[in-house]
Amino acid sequence: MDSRMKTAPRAQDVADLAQVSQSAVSRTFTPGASVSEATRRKVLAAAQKLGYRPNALARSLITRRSRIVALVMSYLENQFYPLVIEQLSQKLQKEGYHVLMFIAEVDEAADGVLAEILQYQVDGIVMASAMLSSNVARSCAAVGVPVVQFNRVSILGGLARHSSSSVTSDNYAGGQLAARLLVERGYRRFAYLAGLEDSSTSIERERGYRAALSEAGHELHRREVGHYDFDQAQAAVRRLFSGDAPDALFAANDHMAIAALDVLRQELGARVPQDVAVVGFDDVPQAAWGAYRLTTVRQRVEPMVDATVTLLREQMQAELRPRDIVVPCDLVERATVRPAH
Amino acid sequence: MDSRMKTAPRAQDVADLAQVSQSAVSRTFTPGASVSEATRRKVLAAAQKLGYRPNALARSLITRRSRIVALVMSYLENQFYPLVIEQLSQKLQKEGYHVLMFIAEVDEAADGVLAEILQYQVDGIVMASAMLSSNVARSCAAVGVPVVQFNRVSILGGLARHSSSSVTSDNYAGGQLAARLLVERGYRRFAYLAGLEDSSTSIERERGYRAALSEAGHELHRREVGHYDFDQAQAAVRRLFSGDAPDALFAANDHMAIAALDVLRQELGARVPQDVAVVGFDDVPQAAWGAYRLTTVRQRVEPMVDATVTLLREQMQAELRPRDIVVPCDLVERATVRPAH
DNA sequence: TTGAAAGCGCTACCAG
DNA sequence: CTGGTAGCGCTTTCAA
Repeated sequence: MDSRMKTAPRAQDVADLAQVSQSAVSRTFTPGASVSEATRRKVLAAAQKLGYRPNALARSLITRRSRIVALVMSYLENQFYPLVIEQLSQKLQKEGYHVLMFIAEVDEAADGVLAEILQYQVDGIVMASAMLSSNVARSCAAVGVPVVQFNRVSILGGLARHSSSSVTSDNYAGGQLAARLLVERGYRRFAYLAGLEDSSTSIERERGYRAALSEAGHELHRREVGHYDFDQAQAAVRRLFSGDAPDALFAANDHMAIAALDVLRQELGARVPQDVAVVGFDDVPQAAWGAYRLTTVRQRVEPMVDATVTLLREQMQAELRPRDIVVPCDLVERATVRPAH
Repeated sequence: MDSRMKTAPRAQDVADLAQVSQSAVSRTFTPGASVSEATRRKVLAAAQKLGYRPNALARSLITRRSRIVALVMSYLENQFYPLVIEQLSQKLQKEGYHVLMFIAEVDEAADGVLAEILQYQVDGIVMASAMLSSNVARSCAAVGVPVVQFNRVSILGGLARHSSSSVTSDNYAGGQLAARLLVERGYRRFAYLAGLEDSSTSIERERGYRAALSEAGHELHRREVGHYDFDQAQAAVRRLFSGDAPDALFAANDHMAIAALDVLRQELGARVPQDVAVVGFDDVPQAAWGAYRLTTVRQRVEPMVDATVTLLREQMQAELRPRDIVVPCDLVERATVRPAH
């Protein structure tokens, strides 16, 4: 076994060994190029022998396509996002793309991350992080890099609105589902545990919740903000249930709903769902765990990821205009809301 | 606002505008290169105006360093791995590297993934997946790409052993910790819930567990395999507790320990920790959740990630020899093992 | 310190 | 179908 190795073999090395031109080697590794079967075999044999792999970077330099998609995320503690990483990576891999990960602190300057992303000549960007200033979308549009916002839409109008696509659940309808279920099951004092005040998901879920409540002749009794964080959500729940306590809680995501369940049961001694109901949003795997059995509004990861890949492809290949896709969500009933009758 | 844009500005465009040579532009963006302050300012001003960003791909072509590290993972459902992605990405970003994600199905052919990885001229590879044949480590060594195995060591001897580094917890010691705790607290019929039969983590944890049991004059009462999967772990627990049931269970990770708790409490009506003890491994965030309060052996993600970055750097920059780093783990006592006395 | 020139490994365009 | 040639955007000699 030869353990010395200076540089990886190049197309020219393969060409020399196979007694063909370097162009022939290139064609052999370019799907759809015209090479005779004989040449192709010679090249493949030589390539195999040398352990040749085309240099994707050199290829990208000339094709102007890196086949790299940037994925920008922040807090992975919410299990929803790892599922997204997993599925998105896999689906893009199948289409010959690869995912370059960027973790952005929630409060991090978006522009720094963006600069790094653009240096790598990515073909597209998926933003699943809470960041994204108007600058970001605009900068990307300016260099012609498609952006898909995942699970969030821009809160800006005009410019940013039209420079990037988005994939979201029907958060408004999801909020309505939660409200209607709680009303129907006889709860009367409704609380909302918000995520981040400026996140579109939390805002839309709350709007739908309030609208359906109001349609049924009810109103929001109390609300607090949990910042999509476990500890902060628990603190918010303590505030929510001090004094004039609600009997139904809709949390902006499962992560916070689970945090709430722990406080309600273990600190406040409340019985769920008899004394108080809890509804979450996402349907992460943990929501199904035996100790929680959380009733929740499901976001379907797979169609959302499919939509993301579709939007990316549209804009990377066909240069279609950005658009927004809304994926329906549905109710998963478990054990944190009392059954009918 | 000009919405037309053909190609991103190149160094030559900046040079033209700044009235300097293209070389000067390159030097301005190369840390440590010699440029006069006057030139530097002119270049930066022009670059700013044009929105110029150096093309990382072109740079990599010549420097032969892509500053990309491949991260190979499989099942992200175990919350331990998302934490690794998050921390590793962040730490590498701080050192100017970026993470290219590869999701490998457990049963996927390793060589296909590897080929894709190598095309991107990555500077290093972190393997946190269960895959990795002997071929993989060897292929990487052959092209001079450093490999760090995260949370697993090669089960092979010789060749593969010396062609890649590894970072692991002290799994053997962790298994001992679990056994000693259980023995000390008066449990007597010990069971082990294995992960995958051929995973080094599960094997080492079991070895340590058995060794400490045996030192204390006990032996393993029963064992089953849960394949690190929630449902399979639950099925295994049902088998484990049918017939001559154990009174203490050590699971190869928290994910399975939590699955076990659900079955024990809700299906079998067992009281934990009075009737039966459960100890996990990892200390994922969910282990601390109020409904579980799992006693577990903690793997410290941060030192493990730090060690990974160190090993990567050693081999990428200094071409040092591969080596193995073992990170100590410790016991986190919560509520699934009865207290002393 | 600076600019000119030579390529990094590859694809894409030629003419044959 | 094939081989030669130009050049993607950049870093890095080398002389000046």
